[in-house]
Amino acid sequence: MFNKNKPFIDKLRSSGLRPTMQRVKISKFLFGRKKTFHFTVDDLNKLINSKKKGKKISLATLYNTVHALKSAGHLQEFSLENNISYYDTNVSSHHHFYDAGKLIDIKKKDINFKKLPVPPSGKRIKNVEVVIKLENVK
Amino acid sequence: MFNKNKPFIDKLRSSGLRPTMQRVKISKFLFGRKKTFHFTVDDLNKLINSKKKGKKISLATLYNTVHALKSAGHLQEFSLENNISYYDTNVSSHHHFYDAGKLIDIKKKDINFKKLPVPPSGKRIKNVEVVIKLENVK
DNA sequence: AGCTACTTTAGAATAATTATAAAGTAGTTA
DNA sequence: TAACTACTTTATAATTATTCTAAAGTAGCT
Repeated sequence: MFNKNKPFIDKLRSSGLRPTMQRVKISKFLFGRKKTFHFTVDDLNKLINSKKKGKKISLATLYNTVHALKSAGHLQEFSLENNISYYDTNVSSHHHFYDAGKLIDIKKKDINFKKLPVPPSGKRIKNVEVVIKLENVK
Repeated sequence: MFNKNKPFIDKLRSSGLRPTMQRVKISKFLFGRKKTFHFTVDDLNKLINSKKKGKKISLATLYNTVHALKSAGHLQEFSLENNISYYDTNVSSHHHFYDAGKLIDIKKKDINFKKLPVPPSGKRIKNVEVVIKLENVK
């Protein structure tokens, strides 16, 4: 019999994470969508626990799971000017537009450098992150 | 008679900020140096209030003053992966290397783009921030 | 069916930051 | 100079995001 949760269970298992009810539900919510998703733990809490019915997932578990998924390489974390952690389900190298607290992905190929600085000696570039802040025209 | 504090008092006055003892002391500390300075409010607190003698500046005042200086355009704020606000005395457009919690300025001219994405309609680019994360070679 | 290590959870703890409100001070005006 | 008023500083409490703790629950063996 076909199980809708199989891909998420597999994803968790292959990362050494036990597929608990909570983790499967969170994974389905995060990864079972077409477009990449940007969120904070607070967003996730509101979205996952908004339904009147059904058991709620505790905030501690949301933090635990998000951290576990990040460590497993399924989420990318970054921080913007408001000192909150944002997570992105798109873990490939890419960049962002940032406007009024919201993020929009920019494909890596849409930004190219003509010139990059040489890192200090003994160091090398781990990654390059570009954030393009937007404002309203006029 | 020559007053060492005059430039800082002028800087504050010209931004509509009363040159109080605390603000002058903080301004002198931040802006009276050759190289640009990167710090957190916690850093500032430790550095400004480390002397055994002399009156200490309260943490609330450090926050107030840093915010006022930021609003006046004398400091640039940004946030990195640890959800703490960092401030930079270099307010001209430029970029950063980030390594082990420390920042190094990159001159604007040392990064050039061959290609930048088109912003969504109704929006325009306010600024572009590049952070190059470093790691140790080998 | 029972064991054991891993998970979840409520709640306490922590850390950075902001808010409150009383005492102090700069700049003005008389 | 004295008095006034709006702006500042400060100790303290409050808030917010996050992490920690330890007890109860569960997955995956055996």
